[in-house]
Amino acid sequence: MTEKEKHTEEKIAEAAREVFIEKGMDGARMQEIADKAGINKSLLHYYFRSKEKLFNFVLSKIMSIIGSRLGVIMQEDVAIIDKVKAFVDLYTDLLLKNPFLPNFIFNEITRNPDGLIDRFSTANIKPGEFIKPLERQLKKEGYSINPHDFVLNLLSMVIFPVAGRPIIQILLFEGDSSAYKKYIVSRKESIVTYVMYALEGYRIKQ
Amino acid sequence: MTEKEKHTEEKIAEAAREVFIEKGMDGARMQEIADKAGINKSLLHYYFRSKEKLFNFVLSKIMSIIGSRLGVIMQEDVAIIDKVKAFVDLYTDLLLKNPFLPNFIFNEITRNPDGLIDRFSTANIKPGEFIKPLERQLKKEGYSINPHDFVLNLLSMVIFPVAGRPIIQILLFEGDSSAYKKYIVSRKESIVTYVMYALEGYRIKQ
DNA sequence: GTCTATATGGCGATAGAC
DNA sequence: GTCTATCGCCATATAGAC
Repeated sequence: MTEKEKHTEEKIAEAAREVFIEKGMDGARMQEIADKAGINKSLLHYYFRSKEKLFNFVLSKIMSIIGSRLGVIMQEDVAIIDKVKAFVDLYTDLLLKNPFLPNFIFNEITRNPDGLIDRFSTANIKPGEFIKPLERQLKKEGYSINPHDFVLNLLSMVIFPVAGRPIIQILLFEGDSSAYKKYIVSRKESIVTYVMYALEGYRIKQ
Repeated sequence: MTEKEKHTEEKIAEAAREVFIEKGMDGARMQEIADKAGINKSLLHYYFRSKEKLFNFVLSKIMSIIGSRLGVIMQEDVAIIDKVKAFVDLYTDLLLKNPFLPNFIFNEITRNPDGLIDRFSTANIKPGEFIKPLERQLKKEGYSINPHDFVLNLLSMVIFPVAGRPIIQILLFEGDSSAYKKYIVSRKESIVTYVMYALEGYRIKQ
């Protein structure tokens, strides 16, 4: 029964995704994944030969989803500040729903960067391909900023405050969870404003 | 011999620091720490009763060092943009020397945030204490920006590009390590410029 | 395909000699 | 304080019945 296979495989993948993201490769336990998927531990090995293979499957899938979303936004034919706005909105929501995600990705990739290039190609992400169109657009709209700076500063301001939630929540909000969340949502606007103001400084005088 | 004790204890702490930062709590092996310290595995347990205690010792010490550096900068009596410059310089260098650091801190704290408040007090960091002076200074210099935004955006832009090195190095520099490093150093200036331009937008018109 | 039972290895921790 | 030897546990992985 291919139907049933598909069902079980998906349940495993979903459970594995949750556990791996929360606990990391080393911290995750096959038993916990099996429990969460409502199946037996040895079935994991039946579907995915080893923990490592299961992990790679999960990580590649996640990166693929994230990458494709980014691609869609960058290719739209709108002003740069509207791309910024779309990006901030989309990723803030994504990160609020998956607070462990950035840490997980960074962590696992940092500790095992060897397979990264393969992962990108598996996930259909072409490094460097989006930077040149961005550079053209910035120039066309009259901003002399280095596109690398532009991209990284934006990514940083969106991702970092969510990735570092526990620290930031205590350091800036005395541990108040709802105050933190409210603030992160408010950043959807304030980041766009901040970027807009910064861009003003880079405007080429005519 | 207290001299010898100190010596061994420090060797252990140093080795543990390196291994924990690189591998994380779960990934680290007591054997590897012992090897790196040039001693026997059971000596680890003689000095620090368990892996967990050793880990806590290491993490608290790291946070203490980082926190105190930040405190010094914030308290200096200079213009806000000069504080930004000092912060960017100091932490860029620190992070280039310890690229695994931010990931390590985020990761371990995210996965076990319970002891964080204790850790801050052990490390002599007083959450929230630096935000009010900063708010006053921003207002005094005529900038109407939310101090939380100001701090977080700065932290983000400094830390994120180093924390996410493997991804960024491939995504933006086609894996070229020296191009990446050169770029990170160049950010010492470009971040300050970016912040300065952004602040201009927040200047209260007189 | 799915289960139970078990093999296999590795790791943290301890005992005990020196 | 430092070592060798070893315990006991737990996690991944496999064998084999159904």
